[in-house]
Amino acid sequence: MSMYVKKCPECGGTNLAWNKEKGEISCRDCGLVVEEKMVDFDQEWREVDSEAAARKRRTGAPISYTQFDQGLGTDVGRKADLYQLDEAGKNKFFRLRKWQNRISTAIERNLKLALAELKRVSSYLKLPQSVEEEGSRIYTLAVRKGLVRGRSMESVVAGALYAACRRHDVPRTLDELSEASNIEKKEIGRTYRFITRELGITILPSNPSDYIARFASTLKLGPETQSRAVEIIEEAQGIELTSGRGPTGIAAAALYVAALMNGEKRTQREVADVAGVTEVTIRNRYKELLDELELEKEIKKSKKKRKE
DNA sequence: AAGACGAAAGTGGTTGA
DNA sequence: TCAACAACTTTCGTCTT
Repeated sequence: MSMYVKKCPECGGTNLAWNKEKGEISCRDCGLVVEEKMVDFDQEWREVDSEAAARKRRTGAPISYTQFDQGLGTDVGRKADLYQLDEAGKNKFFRLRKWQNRISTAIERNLKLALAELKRVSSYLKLPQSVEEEGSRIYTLAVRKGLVRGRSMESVVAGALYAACRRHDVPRTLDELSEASNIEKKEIGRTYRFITRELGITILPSNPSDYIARFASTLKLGPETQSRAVEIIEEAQGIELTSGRGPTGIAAAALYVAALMNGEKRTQREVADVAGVTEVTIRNRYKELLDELELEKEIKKSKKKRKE
């Protein structure tokens, strides 16, 4: 595709692997996901920063962003109206045409604005081109079907992007979308469900493994831990430990266990923050994993190993 | 002192009558 | 349409390292 990286920014190696399914480029030398690595640098401070901000926000007055008003501003509309008035006036034909023009230009204008917003959010999240295009497509369909009425343009954009991510197996959490678009998580979920239902887009529940590379990379966990985590998830799926559970929680727990076993321990809180779940959820999944899979021995083994 | 653990109560979404 | 239900969160006290 159009975007691809030649050198790994981490180790400078050129041994890069392009995983089409996941839309990721990973480096075979250092094991890190190159594209995601770049995301991390951006996101790391942003997430910390915005999480702190989000916490403040919960107790204080919401910070208002001018963007909202900009999106709904009407000053652009006048020009078009004036132009139309000059030439109209004479007969009904022109009136009709004017009316029609207005609608189509309204849609066009909305699209232009919305797609710009979509692009902004998408680049903030460093999403692959293919996902951005899919998002645009979904949004365009939604506008044509008049699904934006009664909803803010931004929330539909966020919903469309969220759906696009899921379809391409490059899932982002609702929290991440929420942070990038300044739309409430609830709202995004709502519009996401609404537009996918209305447009008849079917989306399979996302696979926990799809989150591993990204989470692991922002936690700076090595490739062995990553693949161990994926193995754990697969084992868990084999005995139906995963159905009905939130995929991010499972991914987080698997990663937590894998890190323990590889002597790269991270606290539950660290993992929880990255995955956008609580420690409690990690504990619950973690406990289930320990109960059903035979992981205790391995953990103890690696503990012993560490002491030496 | 920080992390891990688990109980209890609350939230929002899904499901089935 | 509403009530029961499961998953997850929040909060908080206690145990462990």
